[in-house]
Amino acid sequence: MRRAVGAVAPASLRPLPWRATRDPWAVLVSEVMLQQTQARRVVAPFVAFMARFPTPARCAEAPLAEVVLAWAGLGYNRRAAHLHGAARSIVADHGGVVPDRLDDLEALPGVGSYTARAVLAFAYERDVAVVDVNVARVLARAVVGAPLGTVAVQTLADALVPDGRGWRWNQTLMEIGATSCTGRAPRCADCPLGRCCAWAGAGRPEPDPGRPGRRQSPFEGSDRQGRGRLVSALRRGPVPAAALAAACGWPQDGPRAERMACALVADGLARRGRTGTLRLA
DNA sequence: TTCCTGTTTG
DNA sequence: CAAACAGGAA
Repeated sequence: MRRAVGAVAPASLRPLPWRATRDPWAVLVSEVMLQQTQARRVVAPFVAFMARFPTPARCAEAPLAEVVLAWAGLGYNRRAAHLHGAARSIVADHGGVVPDRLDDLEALPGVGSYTARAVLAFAYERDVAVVDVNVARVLARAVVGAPLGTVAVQTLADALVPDGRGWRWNQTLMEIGATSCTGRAPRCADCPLGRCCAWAGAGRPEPDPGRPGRRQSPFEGSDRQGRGRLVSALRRGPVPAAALAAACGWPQDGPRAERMACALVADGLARRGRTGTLRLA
């Protein structure tokens, strides 16, 4: 079932196994794996996974445990479960064929905008833009010289895909983002874009448009920071009720610390003693 | 918007 | 070693 169209990867692209196939199932599997791990680490598990589950049907008929087993070394086992669910949906709802429409793909568990477009571009060779954070960064630096919102990036990226050469275009953009145009410490000297890049051409002025403007979530003072501190304290031993606020790092905010304690209990991570002392469950 | 989660990195 | 990362889900 696997076709080997274009089995030889173009010279400027690293010869990764998923670049030597247009089998949509193989592409889907590789993209889900690549969501969480760098290409180098994905190669071996990908080859083994495809040998064990060469089609959606073979994956769907296997128990989830087998799929998780084949996922060893990749982490994020929840995504293995999503892929298994996707395989079952492909068999149940699409005759065992990976769908080739954006909305059908996005309806599969674990498949969002990025992965859906990757399947369309890399398996079905459709001229859609595949936008991950790396591509967004390359476009922000090279084309615009300014940060771009999610919608603006997708619109721009779609407009740039050259007719009939979407596969190569998308692969190349992602390759540049992974090798030269990295998030931190971009290696402009080695970049094939050279002086075509708006940002490099302007002398790499600050702020770097490729650096995400919005931090992940302000960690300082967040619930997560307090929760982390509280769990750390609990690892060292039980925390009396009177010490909760200090343990969270909010000595002046007892109610907030109390909410964190309740959250930990609700999550099954901790339990309260008779006097309100909190300890690990 | 926020959370998830193993790996990478500064 | 804490924090950033990265798509997807809730």
